[in-house]
Amino acid sequence: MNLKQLAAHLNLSQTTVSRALNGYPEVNEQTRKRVMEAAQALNYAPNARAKGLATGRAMTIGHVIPFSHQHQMMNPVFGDFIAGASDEYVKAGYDMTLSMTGDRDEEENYRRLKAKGNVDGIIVHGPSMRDGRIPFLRQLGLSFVVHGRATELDLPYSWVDMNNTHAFQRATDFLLDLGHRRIALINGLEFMDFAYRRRVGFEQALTARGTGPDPRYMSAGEMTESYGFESAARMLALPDRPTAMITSSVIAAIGIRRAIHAAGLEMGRDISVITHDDDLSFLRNGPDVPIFTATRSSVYEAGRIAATMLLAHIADPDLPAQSRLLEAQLIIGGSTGPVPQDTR
Amino acid sequence: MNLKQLAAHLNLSQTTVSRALNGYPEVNEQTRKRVMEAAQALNYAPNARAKGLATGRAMTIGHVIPFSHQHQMMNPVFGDFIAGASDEYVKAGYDMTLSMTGDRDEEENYRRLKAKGNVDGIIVHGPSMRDGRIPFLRQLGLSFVVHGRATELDLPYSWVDMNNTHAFQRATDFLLDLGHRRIALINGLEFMDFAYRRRVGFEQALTARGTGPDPRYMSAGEMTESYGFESAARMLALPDRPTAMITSSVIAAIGIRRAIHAAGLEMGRDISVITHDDDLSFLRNGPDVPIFTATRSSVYEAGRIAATMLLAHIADPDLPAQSRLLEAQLIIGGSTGPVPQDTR
DNA sequence: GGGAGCTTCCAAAGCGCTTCGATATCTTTC
DNA sequence: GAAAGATATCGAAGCGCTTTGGAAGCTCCC
Repeated sequence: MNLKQLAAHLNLSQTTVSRALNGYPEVNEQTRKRVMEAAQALNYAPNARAKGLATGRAMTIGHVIPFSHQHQMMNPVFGDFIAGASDEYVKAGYDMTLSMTGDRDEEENYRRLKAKGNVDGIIVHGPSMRDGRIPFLRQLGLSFVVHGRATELDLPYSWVDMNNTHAFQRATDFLLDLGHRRIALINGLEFMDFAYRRRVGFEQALTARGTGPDPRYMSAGEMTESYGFESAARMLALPDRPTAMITSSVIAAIGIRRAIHAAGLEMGRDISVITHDDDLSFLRNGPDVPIFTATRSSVYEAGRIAATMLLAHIADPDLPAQSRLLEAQLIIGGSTGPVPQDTR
Repeated sequence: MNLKQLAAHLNLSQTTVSRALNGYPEVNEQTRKRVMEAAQALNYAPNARAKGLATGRAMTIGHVIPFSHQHQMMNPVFGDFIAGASDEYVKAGYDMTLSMTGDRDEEENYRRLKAKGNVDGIIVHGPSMRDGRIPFLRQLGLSFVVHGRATELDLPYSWVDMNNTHAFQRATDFLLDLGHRRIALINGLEFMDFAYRRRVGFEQALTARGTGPDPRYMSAGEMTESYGFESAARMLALPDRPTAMITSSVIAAIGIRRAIHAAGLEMGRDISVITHDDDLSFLRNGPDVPIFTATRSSVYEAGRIAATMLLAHIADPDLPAQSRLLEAQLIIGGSTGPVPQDTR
């Protein structure tokens, strides 16, 4: 069923039917109603490609997600982000396409995406500190919003990010207030912007109290359970082991918890742990009482905000770059406590 | 840059340029080369919408993923599945679109997808035992492949699934061989086909040894960490607590591990645990030595297979329904051991 | 009663591509 | 050397939609 057939069926011209369906004013309300009903009954939906060709708008948003084939690693945050974004797309009548991109030929990927014309805008995931995609996309003239930021770039562009620095500063301060002095940071890969910023927040808090960060208590790696375990195990084996640890994801925190148990210690009593919690749907930090004390910021929500921002930019390309900095909550769970007396 | 401009630039007709680019034989190799180079240099890529309109093929595959807004739950398996599928799509020049669908208006969603014509086929995720989508899609005449199966449906359709029944049967047998008799099943929601089949495998193994399944040792729910924790904690509090537990996901297994520790017991010694492991990239079951004894089947691989199958179906719609049953490996990790003497 | 001003509808062009059918040029064959 | 075949190219139609620029039919008012 296409427009032509529908029009013939209704004894109307394609023009009128099209206008009726798209809400143009110059069509009699009664005919519009008739058209709408017929469309419904005959199960008509305009062909998206034809529509796109005619209007020049694809009505779809692209998500380009970096998938390292080297590490075969898919960021678990991604699913929830997309779920949030999707909610907004659906409301606005947009579709969503995904493309995984290897570490190579990133730019080519974006260029083709634009040339093929099947997206009106894209969301950039997982920016590094000096992410080459951002200047490239600006120059390409494709609307985009970054989930995260690129610290070293001084260009206007739109982004949605959580305040990583502040969150980790607060987390560190919280531990310092509890009397901890030997605080470890088990961070993500630090060429990733979010991880870099978290380290900065961590270091600032320590420095402000006259405690320099100790490299033995710091590690950076891909946020897996075993990474958390190994980093923590190594640090716990030190003669002056840390009394508290901060980490970047719940998954790593779970590994840390395992290492703490394996060392015969108890989390929250012997060793305090704070994690960042992206509030992932399949990895809730406890049902009501949180397991881990955490800095929490919903990545689902970030997805919604980024989508809304991008749609606004597409609607009005002259809009100046927007940004939104989300503050993480510091929620207290069972994984933190005062520094144990004997190790003070 | 469009075809017309490119053709003008080359002093050729659109026809010839189009044919050169699409590998038709009736064009001089020298001109083809010239065209290819110009396209490369001028950064030309055919407009996907126009191409789709002309050919009637969208060159994109749709993934419809059920997102329960009620539970706000996104299946973590999804990311890796898609990464696998995407690998195949890229090779074949296909794009991928995602649509999340609420619990309502599923059918409407598929119908529109078809009517709008922006997919050539779809992958159906998370089938329930009597999934209404399957007969509906068949009748709709849209190519599709199901990730999983619908036990109660007796229709030909294409699917890729792992042998859930057999995997859980083997896992149960393995525990029985170790002397365990009180074995618990901490399963997913059992209207989901995979969970139902796993229960069947579990029960079959028990029955074969003359041990009927005990409802006190069985639970079904959404596979979260806290669900694993609570189910396990409840069972461990029983006067005759289970000596072993089988569960459907690593995330739940982590919760079970926590419950075991909380009860002052040790996993692998006091309580054995086997989990199913989807081999998710961000949730590896230990780097080399697996933490959990597990039935393992890569969902990334399932994605690749499903994609290949769907592409074959699209290429030749007359192909009969295909299917592929993947056997899970049973890998031995540190979470299982012989039944403790005192509880035998 | 006849333009002015609305309202309501339509014909046709155009979006960027593929592809059918035709044409022009060059070889081959008897 | 003309017919036949092979090779390389082109013109134009058509995919299903939107949208511009009318046009037809009304009402209205002097």
